[in-house]
Amino acid sequence: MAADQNTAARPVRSRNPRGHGDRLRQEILTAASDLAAAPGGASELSLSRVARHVGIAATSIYLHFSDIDQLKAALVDEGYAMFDEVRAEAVAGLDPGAALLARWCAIARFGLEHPGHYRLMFGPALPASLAFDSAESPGRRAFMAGVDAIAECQRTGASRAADDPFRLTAMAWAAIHGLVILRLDRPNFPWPPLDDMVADTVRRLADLAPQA
Amino acid sequence: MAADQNTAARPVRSRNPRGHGDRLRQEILTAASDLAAAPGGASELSLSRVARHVGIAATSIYLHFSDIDQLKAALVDEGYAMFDEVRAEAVAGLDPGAALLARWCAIARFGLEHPGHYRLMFGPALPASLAFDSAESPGRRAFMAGVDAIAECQRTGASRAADDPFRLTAMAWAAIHGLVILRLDRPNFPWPPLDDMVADTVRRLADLAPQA
DNA sequence: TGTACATCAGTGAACGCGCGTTCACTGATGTAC
DNA sequence: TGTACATCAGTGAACGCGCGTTCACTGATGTAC
Repeated sequence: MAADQNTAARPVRSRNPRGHGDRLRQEILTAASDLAAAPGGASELSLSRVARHVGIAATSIYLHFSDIDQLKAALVDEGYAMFDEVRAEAVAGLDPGAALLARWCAIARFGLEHPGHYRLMFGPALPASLAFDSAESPGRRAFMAGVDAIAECQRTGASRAADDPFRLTAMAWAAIHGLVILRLDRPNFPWPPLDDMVADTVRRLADLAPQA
Repeated sequence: MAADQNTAARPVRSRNPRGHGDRLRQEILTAASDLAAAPGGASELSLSRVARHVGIAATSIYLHFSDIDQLKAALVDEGYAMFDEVRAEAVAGLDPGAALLARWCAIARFGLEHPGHYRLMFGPALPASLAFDSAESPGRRAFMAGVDAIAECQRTGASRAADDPFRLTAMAWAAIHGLVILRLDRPNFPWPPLDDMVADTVRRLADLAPQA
C-alpha cells in the first residue's frame, strides 16, 4: 500500500512561466532536502526520487544541476547560509554567557528543523570535496566562531573553564551534534526536552556562571 | 587505479574442510564489519561487496544468512556482545566515580575500534526491527546500565549532580556518541586526545568530585 | 494583423551498472556395504 | 580393498529493479518583420 509511490502517476504540475525556469531549481532543492531528512539520510536521496517528489522527469534536474554531487553541494551551501543566519539571529544583543547558550540551542534547533540539510552538512555522506576539514570550509568557519564565543565568555568571566577554547568548543560541538543526530536517528527514545538538555550540557562543559 | 576492485579477479581462497563450513560465517561477518566501517557506513555494505571482500560468490552468503538484514542483525548482535564485555572489563574493581569515567572511555574506544559495528548499532541504518527503542533492546539495556552507574555515583557522593540520572545519562550518551561519530565522519579535523575529552566531558556533565 | 522563427521549460527512450535474490549445478570428501 | 552413494562447501547464470547519465525531442510562448 505504501509502495504505490513507485507506480503512482506523476503528480500534476504545470510548467513554470517563461522566464521563470529557475523556480524549478528551488523546488528541486526543497524536495532533495525532504528526502535527505529521512532516517538513513543521504542514502535516500537519489535523482529519480527527487524528480518523482517534485513531479518532473528525472532528466529535468540536469537543467539546473550538472550531476548529483552538485545538487548535494547546493544543499550544503543553502544549509550553511541558513545556519549562519540562525546563529547570528540567536545571539544578537545578548551578553556573552547568554549568547553562548543561545548559540548552541539555535544550532540544535537548526538540526532538528532542517534534518536534510543538517545530515548533509555534518553527516558522513558529503561529496568528498566538501568535507568539513579544510581551514576555509564554511563548517570550519562556523566552528571558529564558536571558539571565539567561548573565548569571549572566558575573557568576561562568564565561563570559569580554564581550558583551551578550541578544545572546549570541540567538546560542545560533539555533545550537541550527538543530541541532534541521536534524536533524528532514534526518534522513539524518550528524550527529555531539547533546549534544557542543550543549555545544561553547554553550561556544564563551559562552566558558565549561574544566571541571574 | 583504485577502481580495479571491480575488475580484480577473486582472491584465491581454499574451501573450508568438511565439517567446518561455518567458518565462512565468521569470515563474512568480519568482511561486513570492515565494509560498514567505511565513511558512509552501512550504505557501503552490500552482499556483492562482502562476497568480493571474502573472495566467494555472492550467493554463498545465503548459506549462512537468509538475507542482507539478517547479516546486519548478526553484526549488531556481535557488536553488543563485544560492547557488553568491553564495558564490564573496563569498570571491574573500580570505585563508582572512576568506573563511570572508565565506562564512557571504554564506550568511546569501542566505537573507534569497531566502527563498522558501532555505526550499525547506533547509526541510522539499522534494520527497522532492531532500532534502539524498545525497552528490551540490547541498546536500551546498555543505556539503563549507564543510568545505574550514574545513580550509584550520586548515592556515594562521587557525583554531585542533582539531576535525574536518566537525563544525565542521555546527556552523556549524546555527548560521547557525538565525539565518536564526528571522529569517524571527520577524520581530518584536529581532534584533541580522545580519553581526555571523554573524561572531561563526563566529569563535567555528572559533576564528579575531583580525583585523588 | 499575420507568420516565420528563436527561445524556453521540460520530456521520454535508452544505456550500462551494481544490487538482492532465485535456481539448478559441481566437485571434493567421507561413509556403507 | 573397491565402489556406489550421500553429504557438504560452495558456484555461476540469470532475473528484475532503481540508479545516474546521454541524447535527440516536443510543444508552448514570445518576438522580428
